[in-house]
Amino acid sequence: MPVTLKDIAEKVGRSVTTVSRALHDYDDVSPETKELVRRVAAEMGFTPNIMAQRLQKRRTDTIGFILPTFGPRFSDPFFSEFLAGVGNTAAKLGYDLLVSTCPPGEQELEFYREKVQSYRVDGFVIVRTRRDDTRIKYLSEINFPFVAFGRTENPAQHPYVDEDSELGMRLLANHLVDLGHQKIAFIAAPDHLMFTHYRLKGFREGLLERGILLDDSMIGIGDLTQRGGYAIAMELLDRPEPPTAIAACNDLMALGTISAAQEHGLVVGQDIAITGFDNIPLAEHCHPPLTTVHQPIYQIGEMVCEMLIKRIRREFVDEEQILLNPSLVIRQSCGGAITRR
Amino acid sequence: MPVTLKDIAEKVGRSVTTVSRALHDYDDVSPETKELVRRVAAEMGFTPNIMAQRLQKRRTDTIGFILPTFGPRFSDPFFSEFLAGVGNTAAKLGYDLLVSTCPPGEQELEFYREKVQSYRVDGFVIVRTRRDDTRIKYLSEINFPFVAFGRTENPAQHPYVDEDSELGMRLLANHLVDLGHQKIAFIAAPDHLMFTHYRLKGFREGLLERGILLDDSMIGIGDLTQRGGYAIAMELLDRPEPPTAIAACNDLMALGTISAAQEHGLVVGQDIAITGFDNIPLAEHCHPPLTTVHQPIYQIGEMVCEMLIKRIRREFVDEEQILLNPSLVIRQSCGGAITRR
DNA sequence: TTGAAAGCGCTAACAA
DNA sequence: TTGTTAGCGCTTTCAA
Repeated sequence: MPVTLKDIAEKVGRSVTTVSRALHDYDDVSPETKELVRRVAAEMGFTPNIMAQRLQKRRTDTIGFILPTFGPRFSDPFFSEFLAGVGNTAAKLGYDLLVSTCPPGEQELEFYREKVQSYRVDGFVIVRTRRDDTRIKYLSEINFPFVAFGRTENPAQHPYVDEDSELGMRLLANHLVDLGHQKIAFIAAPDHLMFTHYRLKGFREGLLERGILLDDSMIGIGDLTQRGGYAIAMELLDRPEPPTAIAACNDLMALGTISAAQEHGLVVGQDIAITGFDNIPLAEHCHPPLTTVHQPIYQIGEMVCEMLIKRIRREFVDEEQILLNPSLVIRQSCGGAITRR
Repeated sequence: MPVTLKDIAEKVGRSVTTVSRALHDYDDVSPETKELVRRVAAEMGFTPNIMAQRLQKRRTDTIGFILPTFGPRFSDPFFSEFLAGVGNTAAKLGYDLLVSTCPPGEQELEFYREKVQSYRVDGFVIVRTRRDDTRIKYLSEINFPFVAFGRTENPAQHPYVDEDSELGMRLLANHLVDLGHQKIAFIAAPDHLMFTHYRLKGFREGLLERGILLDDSMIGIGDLTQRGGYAIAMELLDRPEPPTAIAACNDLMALGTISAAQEHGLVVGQDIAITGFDNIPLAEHCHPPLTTVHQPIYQIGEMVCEMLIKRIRREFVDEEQILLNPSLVIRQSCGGAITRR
């Protein structure tokens, strides 16, 4: 039997209205009444009924986060870290976080639409943006608050936080060439994902800056998992002229690549250079430690969430499109300069 | 401007009640009216206001999941996989999933209490149970629905799904001794976590069954992260008489242990045996692949969620305490039989 | 400084 | 088969 405003009102002999106002510290309530109401409320263990508040206020104080998962064996550390950043910030600012999962595809938009129309959330966090992103298109059209981790190619501007991974990859490509590599492979992911697009682009440009043309046959398309990276790396290394360096467009695939190389009897960082992107915790502790590009995923989660809540509250947001500078993390997996094999 | 029942009612010239009933397919509404109401509702793009429904029904159709995180750099693959299992099942059964994060400690219970009292969720999913678990104690006391992944030592019975990791570890210990190991170390985690407790217990028993006493000085206490496993393994391997086998109580720490061993110039699976627990996706693809005990984390997520929703709905649950049988996954990290080093 | 009344959008008991 | 009425718990005019 939950305690309601009415219960308190009866107890203190005041109206529900007064109790409500006292609890909200309105200044047209006498100090004595306030004091009394508060004490009794505390004694009775009153907590406001959120649903009633929400119905009345017509907002939910909830933000939505729909994980674009594939398959059940889903365990990208990227997501948990990002989720923690978003979740903690949401809680700090008094918002609930509604999480669900939906594979990209037909029904995805239906998921969003349903949450919007039934007043389930006040805004969305979007991750893994795509070059042509229907989620963003839809939310922009209906003018529903959202902030994305990542950019898109949709013409309309939208708020986002992103890392300049094109630059990150360019630096990485430079670095590999500077170490003496010529036969270089790249493990990409489906090109419709914006971040892969940027990373491949940056990598290509980075090589070009050093006079090397990225051979299309040296580009594999992975699925961002370790297993995927492994499979592609195996194929690359089985070729008559295998690469001396493999850059994967995320850490997980780079880890798979390390396994593949080791299975080929190669000493990673010596016989072959391998790099990733993200700098997940694992990257530091694998063997050899992985050269990669750092992304402050937790902080990006915080920023995205904070920006979203500001938009929901129609507060001023000084920067709606934040592009972070990447930083290279050079570890042993790419070794020192190589002498031609 | 959202469409409400009232709007539809006006349009079709019926009362709000009738519209509501038509939409819910009550059988005291004429087929014609039903047909009409439904068509108009669809045309107008009606979606019921969830908050109103929830206020009226006095339930939230939402389940809560509070991640017991430590620190920002939180990326245990365990959680994302479990989350996916819970999330998908919840969605399938028409429930929202409210996720938040809170480090174990003082304020944790406050978190739960607040969500309970303000009617935010209908039930909780609990993970990482502790020997003496205040969350479970609290929820049991107030008789609030929850299902735990893991058991506790609290005297009161509660519903859970768990894997018999004591048995799993016993089998693993047997296996290691059968391979010829004598100097065996164990990397545990804080003993107040129920699962570590079971795993250490099982390991100890498993050795004993083969006539080996687990030396207390050979037990390290880690923090379940890769980095933690690494640090402890380094210390173990630096000793004058290092172990020939190290069992970690989860995969992440085992991965750290592999790194440590490799840094000591040991060939894992040959010079030293290393085992984990969980069988996270990474375990299969590290180098060498990790011997471990499988836990069907995604499926456990599904089961826990399903059981919870049944309890919330007061449906019959045939088994309230499910203990799954573990299965050993033998891979290369523990090698074949060793000859004494 | 306080209270009465209305209403957020929906469901349900009861009456017609 | 349909409508009237009441109410979920809260906030917010407006009047006293």
